[in-house]
Amino acid sequence: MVLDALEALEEASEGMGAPLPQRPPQTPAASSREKILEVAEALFARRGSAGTGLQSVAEACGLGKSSLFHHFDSKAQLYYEVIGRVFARIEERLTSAATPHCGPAERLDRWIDALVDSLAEQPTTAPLLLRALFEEDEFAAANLPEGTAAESTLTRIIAAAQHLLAEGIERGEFRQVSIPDTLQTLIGATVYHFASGEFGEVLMGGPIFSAEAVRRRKREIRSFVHQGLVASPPAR
Amino acid sequence: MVLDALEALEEASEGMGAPLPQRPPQTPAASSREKILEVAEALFARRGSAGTGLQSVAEACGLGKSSLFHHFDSKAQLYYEVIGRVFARIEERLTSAATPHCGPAERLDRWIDALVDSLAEQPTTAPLLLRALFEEDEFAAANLPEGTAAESTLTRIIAAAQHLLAEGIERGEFRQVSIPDTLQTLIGATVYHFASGEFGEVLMGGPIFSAEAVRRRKREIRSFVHQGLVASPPAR
DNA sequence: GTCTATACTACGATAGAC
DNA sequence: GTCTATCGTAGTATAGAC
Repeated sequence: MVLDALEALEEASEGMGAPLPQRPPQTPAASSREKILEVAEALFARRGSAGTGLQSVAEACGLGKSSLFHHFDSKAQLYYEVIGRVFARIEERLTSAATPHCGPAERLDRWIDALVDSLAEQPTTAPLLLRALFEEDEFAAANLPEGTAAESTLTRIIAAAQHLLAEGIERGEFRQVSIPDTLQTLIGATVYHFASGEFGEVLMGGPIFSAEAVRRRKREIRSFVHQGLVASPPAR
Repeated sequence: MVLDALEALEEASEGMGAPLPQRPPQTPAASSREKILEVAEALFARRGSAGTGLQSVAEACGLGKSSLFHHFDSKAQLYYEVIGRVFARIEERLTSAATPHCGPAERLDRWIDALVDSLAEQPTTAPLLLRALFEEDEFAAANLPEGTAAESTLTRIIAAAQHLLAEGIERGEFRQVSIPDTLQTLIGATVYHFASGEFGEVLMGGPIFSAEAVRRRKREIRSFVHQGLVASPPAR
């Protein structure tokens, strides 16, 4: 609904109409199983799990509904396999961009860059992550091995970020902020932004996933982390 | 799913078990119509619109499914009426807390406080707002008068915030940030946080909606806006 | 590995009695 | 204003032919 809501706001949005250069998720889908996962990821990201029927998944794959059950036991398993892939992709980016030899402030910059890159890489990532974070479990995650796998990946990601913040505070490079509050703020600044979809594009007055928009987002978050918004910080 | 994911992280969370002092949304529901709206708001916030069946709404009201259609033409209309109420509540808080005589920096502080208050007032507000922002329209909003009403309320809220940021930059009280990026960051820091539900509570190590947690959240966002995270800002 | 056919449940919505 | 009954569709899932 928010589409139209904000279109009233943007009058000077020349760059808006430009089509997003959104390539398919690298490979052209080898096996049927891969194809299903890709299609389901796209649909789950858009409509959510409850809003996506397996029929629509099957149709988008050029398959019959029943064929899905040859590759996945249930909708819940398919869902958690999709989520698990997403979390793994994020973790891979974050760990491969880690720079243990640097100080906390620089490591945080790298962490934000890597997180933004992982969210910007595919437009499905942020919506799926956001949904997984704030939605109630429609299925009980612990009952499926795919669910617990995704959970533990997320746990590692969060724990590493908390550790980074704690170290920065301890060393005096960061202010003495509340670690969980700060983490929530960083998640909001990154995940929400790239999940905001059409609302975000209208608000931004242009594409969210273009290379330029991603660069600007990194820059803005970084400056916000380093200096806040207000120009003259009061005496600390 | 995220419940269990993070329970592995929090060992020192003594305040966690405390039951939230969550009062019902002030009045004890006069008419049936009001009751339906309240119940639907709670369920839509938890499971989303697609994930909530009208049967569950009716059951929670002590009504039969068909009775809902005496008060609302369709599920879509009920949904947008719920959303419209939520948006109106937020706008009311924001406008009644506006202080036109103050400068942009102080007005922004008040705006953040009012937004946080409106999100903390009822735990349903932030999830519903977040869903409305980032989810695709399951129904076309423009086709229903309730949809367009909600849209225009949101448009006014966003436009006012953009104007506030623009004025702050113009007067030199804010740095020369990207207005839409900053707005997205502020939305993420507020709306996402209070929508993060059980994940947020586990991450925070305690309740999100307690008076103390809300105070801390305001303080943290304010300090982030004023000073960022990093202790010694580099020369500007 | 994909298909047709089918089972069963839930969905949104309508009609009409009370 | 609420109910029962019903419609038509779509939901997840299974069985078995090809």
